[in-house]
Order: sequence, then C-alpha cells, then structure tokens
Amino acid sequence: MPDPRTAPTIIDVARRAGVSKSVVSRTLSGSGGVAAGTQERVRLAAAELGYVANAMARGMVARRTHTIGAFVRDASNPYYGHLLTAMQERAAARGYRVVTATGSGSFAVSDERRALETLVGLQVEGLVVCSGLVPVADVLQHARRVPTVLAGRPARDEALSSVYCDEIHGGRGMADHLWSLGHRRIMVVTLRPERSLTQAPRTAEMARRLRELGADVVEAPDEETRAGGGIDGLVARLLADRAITAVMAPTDPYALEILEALDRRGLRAPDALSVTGYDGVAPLTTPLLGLTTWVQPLADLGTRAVDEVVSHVEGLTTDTRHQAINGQLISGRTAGPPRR
Amino acid sequence: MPDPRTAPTIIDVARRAGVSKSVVSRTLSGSGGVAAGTQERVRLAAAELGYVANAMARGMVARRTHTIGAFVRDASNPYYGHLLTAMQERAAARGYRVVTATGSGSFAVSDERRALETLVGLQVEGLVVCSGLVPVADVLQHARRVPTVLAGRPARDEALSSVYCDEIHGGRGMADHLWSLGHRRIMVVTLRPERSLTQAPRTAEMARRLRELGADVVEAPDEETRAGGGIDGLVARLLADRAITAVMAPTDPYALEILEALDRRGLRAPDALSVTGYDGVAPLTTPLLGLTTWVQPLADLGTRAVDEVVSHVEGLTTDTRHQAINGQLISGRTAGPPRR
DNA sequence: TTGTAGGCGTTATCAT
DNA sequence: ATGATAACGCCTACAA
Repeated sequence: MPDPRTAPTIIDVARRAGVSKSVVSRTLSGSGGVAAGTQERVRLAAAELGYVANAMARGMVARRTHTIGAFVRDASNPYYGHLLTAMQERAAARGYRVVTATGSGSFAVSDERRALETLVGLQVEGLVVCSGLVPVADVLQHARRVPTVLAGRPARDEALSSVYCDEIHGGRGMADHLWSLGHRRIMVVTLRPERSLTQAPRTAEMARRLRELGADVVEAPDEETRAGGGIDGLVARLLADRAITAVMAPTDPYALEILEALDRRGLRAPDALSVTGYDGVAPLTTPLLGLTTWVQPLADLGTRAVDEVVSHVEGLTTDTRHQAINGQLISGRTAGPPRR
Repeated sequence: MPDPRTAPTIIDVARRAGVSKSVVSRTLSGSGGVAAGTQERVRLAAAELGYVANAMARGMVARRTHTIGAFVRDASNPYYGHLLTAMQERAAARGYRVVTATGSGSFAVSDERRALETLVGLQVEGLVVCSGLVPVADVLQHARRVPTVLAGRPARDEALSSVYCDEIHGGRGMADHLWSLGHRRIMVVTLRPERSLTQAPRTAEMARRLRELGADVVEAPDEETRAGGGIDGLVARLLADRAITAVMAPTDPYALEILEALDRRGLRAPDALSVTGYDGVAPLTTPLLGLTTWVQPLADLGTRAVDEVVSHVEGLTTDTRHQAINGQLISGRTAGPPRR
C-alpha cells in the first residue's frame, strides 16, 4: 500500500520548486504577491508530489479551518441522510466543508459525547447537531465555545440556535386529519421525552388534540410495547379493542412495522385499520406504500441550519434563535374513513 | 452564542491546576508519572474549563490522529448509511474514530475530489472510499500516502485494497432466478462503467448469463432512458413488446421507479410483469413491497473494510488484497412465473 | 514527581 | 517578489 509516512510537506514542494516555503504558501493560498512564472513552477511541483496541505498545521496558525461539524445520530436512517445532504450542499456553496461524526449503532449516550468531542477537537468552526436524543447539556458544553445549531429538534436554550419542524403543528395536523376522516377512537403510540425529543412532543400533541376534539384516545407508550409483546403484541391489543379504527405512529418506520404486523395477519390498511406515520422521507414516500404521513422539509431544514451556523461563525449574527418550520400532510392510502 | 475564540488551551488548564502543561498532558493522556492528588486537580480544572484538547496540535506532534476517514458519495442513500454505521461501529471497537465527508448533491467529480482532500488534509490515518463513481485515479493519488480501501466496489489495483459484494455472482444469481422462474425474454437495464462501477458489471453479467442460458435479452441502457422518455417511456416500450415477461433493474430504487410507473398504469408485479431489484437495503426490504432482490451484506462489508484499513494502519499487513463477499437472493413477490 | 525546551507544518509579519 | 522567523497548542525527551 503506501510507504508509511511520506507525506510531502510544504518544504518538499519549496525545495522542488527552488523557492522558499513562504512562496509556496502564498501561491497555493492565492494570497498574491508571487510572480506568474514562479507560481507555475510551484504548482507543478506540488502536483508532482501530490501535495495536500496539512489542515492541522494550517488550522493551528490560521485559526480557521473553514470546516463545520455535523453530528448525526444514526446514519442508516434516511432522515439524517437527507438532512446531511442538504447541509453539505449549502455549506459547500458558502465556502465551508462539512465533516460528519456519527454515533455508533449502539445508541449509547457516551458514544455520542465522544463523537461530539471528536468534532470539537478537530476545531470545527461551527457545529450542527442532528439527534433527537443527545442531552442538551452535552451540547451546551460545546456551544459555549463553538456556534452550535440543533437541527431537526426543538430547543429553548438561549445559548444555541435551533431549526426544526414544528412538532406541535405536525402532531395537530395529523390528529385533525384523522378526526376529519371520521375516526373517534384512536390509538396513539407515545414516547417519553427521554426517548426522543421530537417524537415525544409530536405524539403528545396528537393525543392532546384528539381529546380536545372529543375523540377517545388510547395511549400506547412505546416502552411498554418494546418491553412486552413487541409490535405484534401492540397490533393484537389494537385489534382486540373493536372500537379503535385508527392508529398513529410516531415515525414512518414505526408505521411500517405496524403495517407489516397487520400484513402478517392478512390485514391491510385502511380496511382493517387506518395507520399514519410521520416524517415523509424517501424512499418510504413511495406511492406503492401510500403512507399517510407528515413531511418534514428536510432540505429547507438543512439549508437553514447551515445558514444559521455560518452567520454566527462569520459574526454576522450574535443572537441565537429558534426557527420552527412547518411540514405538510401527505394524504396517502393507509388512512381512510373508519371501516370496522 | 459563544464568546468567540475562547477555547481553553492546555496552558489554561495548567495554570488553573497550578502545575505545568507537561503534567496536564501526562494526566490527560494517561501516560502515568503523575501523583494521584495532582491528577485529581488537573482533571477538575479541565472539566471546569470544558477543556477539549486540540486534535490538530496534538496530531501534529504525536503524528497520530486515531482517525479514519470515510468518503461517502451520497448520504441520502440508505445503502451508504448502513455501510457507514457498520464502519463506525467497528472502528470504535478498534479504537479509531471515523470522520465522514460526502459529495454534495450535485454528484460532480470535482466535489468528490475536494471531499477526499478534506479528509486527507485532516490527516486521517486511513481512508475508506464508498462510491461506485469516483475515478480510481483520484483515489490512487491519496492511496500512495494513506492506507486506502475501496468499499462496496470491486477494484484490481495493487496500490489499494477493496472489499465488495461479488457483482458477477450477484448478477448471475438474479439471472438464474428469473430463468428458473421460466422467463425467456427479459429486459435488462444496463449501465456503463463510467456511470457506476458496481451497477455496470452486475447488469452486464445479468445480460450475459441470460444469453448463456438461452434467453432473449433486450438491453435498455439507462442513459437512453434518462435522455428520452424516462421511466414511463421505458415501461411503455416494455409493455409494447408483448414477449417480454420480466425486467431487471440495477438497483432497488430503480426497481421501485419501475413499479411505480406500472402502478400509474394500474398494473402491478408480478401479474403484468416480473421486476427485480438489487441491493436489499432497508427500508425497501419491507415485506409490504415484497421486492425480489439481491442482498448485499453491508454490515460485513463495513466491518471488513475497517479491519482491512486498520491492519494496514497498524502495520499488521503490508499487502493489499481484494475481497469479494457473496450476497444472497431475496425471493420476493415482485418476480414470479411469466404471466403475460 | 514535576518542570523546561524543542519542534511538528503552516501562515503571517517583517525584512530584504 | 522573495526569504527568514515567529507563533499556533501540544507531546516528548530530558533535566531538576
């Protein structure tokens, strides 16, 4: 493979081009003040050597890395993938690079803390944290030092900014949709804030709004489901209560699990039951599944998150703010008028 | 937000703990030779200051960053997400961190080059490149300096290692499956190597194998589809040729597009047509879609890629190798006996 | 057990 | 237009 440790330094380039390292630095950074012919020679030498400037050495003295760090909880979830893509694109457009660190599969908080430190240690100039799970305290510790934005999750803290899809608006929108379809007894899968800072408020709002409208709400705390019976158990309970005509899941993957469990029993939505998801992320938005869900505008979210950090990094803004953006209903085929 | 530039340095910690920076360094790096009481004071001071060592300064002198870089072409594709998760997990287990850089949405090669340089500039000790697109030349340039592994894509070069799912085996397996179902005239969507170094060989093998078996193969170069008519055009052509009973897509998302186009015409697989995909990545593996596909063992792939790069980094190995691992057929509901 | 000094690769400043 | 030199924050001898 490679001969170990032979990375050419700026001095190697300088020697090869027959100039001093200052000239090389100025040439490559384009700060001017170098004769055209000299530049030519320098560039040639650098290319021949395959020279790539050591970002660490550069960052040390320049005190700028032009890099923003993204922490992503679970890369295998397309939700974060789309968010990341949007961020990456915007950052590039504004002249920044993005390096990402992810939690390892075991969603241990200590892993996430480590990942955050990796990023900060790398001297990123800004931090975008994408996780509904990391305790805000861990984030705050770094936010003192680096402009930080929480993306995809609401926050109230003044020490950092956040950009998120309005969970109250979304939960309410989904609830209104089912109510207007005619459902009156509905199961809502709920989560506690410790499990997810996005799914908790949205499911709480679904339940609250339904009750406000006058519906019967059967709450199904996710922890109980995970602990005993699993999704199949949940569906069994669901079907046992003949008055329930719809079930609201906290996310699309969760809704998919429910649909699969129904399928295993030879049932399908919306005939047996209406089922709703949440997030609206490809590829689960395929018309073939026809999932009724709430779309989070991930591209917009990523763009705004980057804009927010960058404007802090560049000192254009000093105060933090919390932007909520609205999602939108996708009325699919998994939810219809009550059929049972 | 944060007071700009106040990151405490090792000196701040030293001052606060009333010792010299050497003592702080030794304490925090756990290299021993520091009195227990002193360690206590140092750790306390570091915690109070929220000290995070500057990885750049550290990396410069230590010449080790314990970081491996992952380049991922398209983060929004769950394929890469799962790969990344597996890599992350394995790397953590072996004491390395992973930082990821992704190409921006515009799959421009120059972007990918830049991302690669970002990683190398960050002094990663190893590189895992996940992209069926980046020209091998770009990768080779860095492979001279940093142990590099191509993940998820075959390579032949001796300057680097690769770990990939055997495309020939997979393409052949899918072809055999359709043949054994009884299909005799089959459309195969093909790609040229410039478009994808994985999809090209697998689709080529599908076509080759089918012909070998004695089937009629109608090749549908993806470029022509993209250029005119799109997927709907493709499906129209497909249906016009009454003898065609099956179509093989190069990936699952592609298969999904075909299924959606059929759906728009009120048709579905396998009644109207048998459709196969390739990759077998969640969430498209849901039984609800019942996609017939070829699963790539992504977890294994990620693990091996990291193992390979780490053993080079640690000097346990010096020769490169190319590992092909076998995927597996998922016989779903989208492909069945010919019906037309 | 603790402190001092030197240098990693780069940019910025100041001479030349 | 070019070259020397001083940091940047940290680790690692080596000296005390």
